[in-house]
Amino acid sequence: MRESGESSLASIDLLSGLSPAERREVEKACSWKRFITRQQVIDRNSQSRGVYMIVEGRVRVVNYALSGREVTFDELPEGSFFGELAAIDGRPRSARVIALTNSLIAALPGSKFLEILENHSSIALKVLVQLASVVRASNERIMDLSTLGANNRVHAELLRQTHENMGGDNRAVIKPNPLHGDIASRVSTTRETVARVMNNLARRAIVKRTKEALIVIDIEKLRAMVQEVRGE
Amino acid sequence: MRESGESSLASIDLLSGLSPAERREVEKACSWKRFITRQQVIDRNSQSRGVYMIVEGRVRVVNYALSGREVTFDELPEGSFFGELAAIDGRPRSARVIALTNSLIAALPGSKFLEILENHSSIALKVLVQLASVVRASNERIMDLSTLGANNRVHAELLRQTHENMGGDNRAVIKPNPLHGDIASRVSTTRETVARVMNNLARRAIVKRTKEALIVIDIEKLRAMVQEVRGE
DNA sequence: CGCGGCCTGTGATGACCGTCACAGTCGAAG
DNA sequence: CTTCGACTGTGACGGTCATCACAGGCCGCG
Repeated sequence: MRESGESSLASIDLLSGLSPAERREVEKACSWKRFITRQQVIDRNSQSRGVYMIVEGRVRVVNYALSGREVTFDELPEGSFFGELAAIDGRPRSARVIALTNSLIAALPGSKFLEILENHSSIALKVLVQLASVVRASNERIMDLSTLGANNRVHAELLRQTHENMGGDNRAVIKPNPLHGDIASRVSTTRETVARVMNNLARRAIVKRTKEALIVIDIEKLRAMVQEVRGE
Repeated sequence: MRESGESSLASIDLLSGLSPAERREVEKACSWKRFITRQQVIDRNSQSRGVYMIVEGRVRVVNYALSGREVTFDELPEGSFFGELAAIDGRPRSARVIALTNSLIAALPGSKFLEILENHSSIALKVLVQLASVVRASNERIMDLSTLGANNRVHAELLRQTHENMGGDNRAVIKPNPLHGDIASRVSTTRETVARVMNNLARRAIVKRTKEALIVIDIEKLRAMVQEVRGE
């Protein structure tokens, strides 16, 4: 745990190209805020333009339909940034962002952010790379939603989580145990469907559930289940 | 129709910040290619890195599941560019691009593109704005797929096309008559469903079909049909 | 003119899965 | 140790829509 009250952007990858002096200048330009779990950082449709950097903590990017249905877009770890869309194009916030844990977040005014982009092409490139990766992820998600059924989307999501926690062999440990509701919101289905799929996988000995973690025993078989429908 | 064989990038908005000399340099760096209708410009997963600029014509960005199901991501008009993702992050092409009409396209090598970004922050900003707009569109599409039924997605798509062809009043003309299959591929449903929805709208006097165009008579009613489910 | 290709229209059928309703488990907090 | 809240498990039910199968309409071309 980092010293509370510290206000260093040293851990923000986006700014790693800056000299210490420049970084200190940015640190001063930021307003620093603490958020508690579940607290909202950005509201969808609001008009602010700041770019936020996560010094401590973790956030989730979501959207809600009036039906109440929640759609999770992404989760961002310590060291990352968000809120760049509004800063870049000046349009309203495209999603809601809430803190998943108690967090310390630095807010850089949009104008300052643009100024930095203008003067540091290496940082502009980092933002470009980040946006490119968001676009690629979105495209994959659109393909999943368009071509896979709900159960296969759960499989696909499990595979993704698997990739992040891989050991080279045919198994992976996902820790801590993911909440069914969270998975559901990431792949646009219901908690119940996720529960049924997980049970099915457990019965077929493709995953194993312990109290602390979810273990994917047979990644290959899981992959096969997705591909047989998705193709390619 | 532009003079065939002309090789000017004057109409490419992306490059409008360049001096005439600089633009001429870029023109020389490009390889110029003509494509006929339906011809493929980029193949998904290929390793090229070039950025393409549409001097004449129109292209469609698509992806196919092995099931044969086609998913349309976007259509790009004359003067726009595409292929920037691979140039920026060096990963394989994320989608297939095919010419919708006979087209003249300039291909700028990825390295040259990056060099331009580095030296012209105004152009880098344009690319950022473009990517931001793609991200916003993708988010909207993901929300549609997650919260709307197939028929409502057709309604929503009609509304979008409506916005592009608006007269200030409560009607809009979409010309030429859109193909049902194309709409289906843009909102991830089937040709048959689109046909049923269109008939329904016609019967309810919300749209009118003529031989040359589709006329949306009552935009407000259409909007209401989408919102009653989507909320907000 | 008639043929073939492309597009649209429409019914029948059934799978998938969202929704509702509850029961069961586990852990934390009083 | 009980109570409460958050999470998971599971059955029943029904709506939505993808799929299949075909019937037309329209147009350009031989």
